[in-house]
Amino acid sequence: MLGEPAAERLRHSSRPMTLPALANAELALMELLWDSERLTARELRERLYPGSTKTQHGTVQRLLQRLEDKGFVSRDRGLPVHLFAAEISREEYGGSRLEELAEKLTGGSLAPLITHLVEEKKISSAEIRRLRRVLDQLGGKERERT
Amino acid sequence: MLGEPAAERLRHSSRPMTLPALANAELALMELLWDSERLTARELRERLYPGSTKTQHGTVQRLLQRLEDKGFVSRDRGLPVHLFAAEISREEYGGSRLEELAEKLTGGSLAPLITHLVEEKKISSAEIRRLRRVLDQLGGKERERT
DNA sequence: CCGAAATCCGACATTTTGTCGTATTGATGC
DNA sequence: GCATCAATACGACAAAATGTCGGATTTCGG
Repeated sequence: MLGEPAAERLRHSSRPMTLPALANAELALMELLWDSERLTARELRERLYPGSTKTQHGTVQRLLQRLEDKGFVSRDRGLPVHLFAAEISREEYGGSRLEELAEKLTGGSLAPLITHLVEEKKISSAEIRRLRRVLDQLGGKERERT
Repeated sequence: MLGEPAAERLRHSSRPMTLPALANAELALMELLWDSERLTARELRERLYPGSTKTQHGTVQRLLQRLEDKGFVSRDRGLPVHLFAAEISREEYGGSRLEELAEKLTGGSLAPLITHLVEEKKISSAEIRRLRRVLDQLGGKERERT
């Protein structure tokens, strides 16, 4: 009944468009796929619902379908029993999440957040070394001036 | 009707317990508070809903109350018109989000995700330099061996 | 005591998730 | 060809989280 609800205007969306966030059950499925390369719905069900009755077959199928719609999972329809595989890697997903976070909060830069974590000692020195190594090896090609 | 739904078992929760994720409208409020130090509900309403009618006053109050419950906002009840201020800083919130992400996805380390972003050129060289500087200055106290 | 403006808070509409259950499809053995 | 069994497709629903209203209540200045 008026112009533009607040939630909308806030949607920092657009641009390269990052991957959508996944909910718990969806992430649980992805976790399994990330570990196993490719699995059948049955295998997924057994891992996801240990003492499973047949009813959760549908649940798993549903989740898989939604993940497929979102582009996170691909299925091989070659056989009657489909084989599912992760289409988006753990790093792609996490990286995307990282980008969106930086985008929304700090103008796209992770530096302010990392700085905070280091200052608050939320990052171990081992992790700091690991990060520095990553930056040196991969991003260090261009000379640092000054 | 059976043991443990999947969504539950998946909850990687626990440990230091990070801050909860905020939704769009809530984040919009925080954004304003992060920029202005302290504001009245009226000021917030005017900024959040430009051509606002009186009805959204309630909306803003509601959002503020929920944020207060979550510990993100504090209110000064001294005056009849309360003054609201962010209790959690932008960096705290973002850092927490970062931690939870790493926790859930990569055993607590951001390195794999940063690596991916660098490899995919999702991080500019300027940002890389910025990050390296952050790590060198703050976390570089201990000698790197080898 | 009145009126204006704020706060408090129940209620709803929507959206997103997680879960079921049923209908349909397909291959297989006989 | 057909019964059978498992898998897939998908509508439906309950629950939870969000965003938004509105009205009841409180408070302050006259």
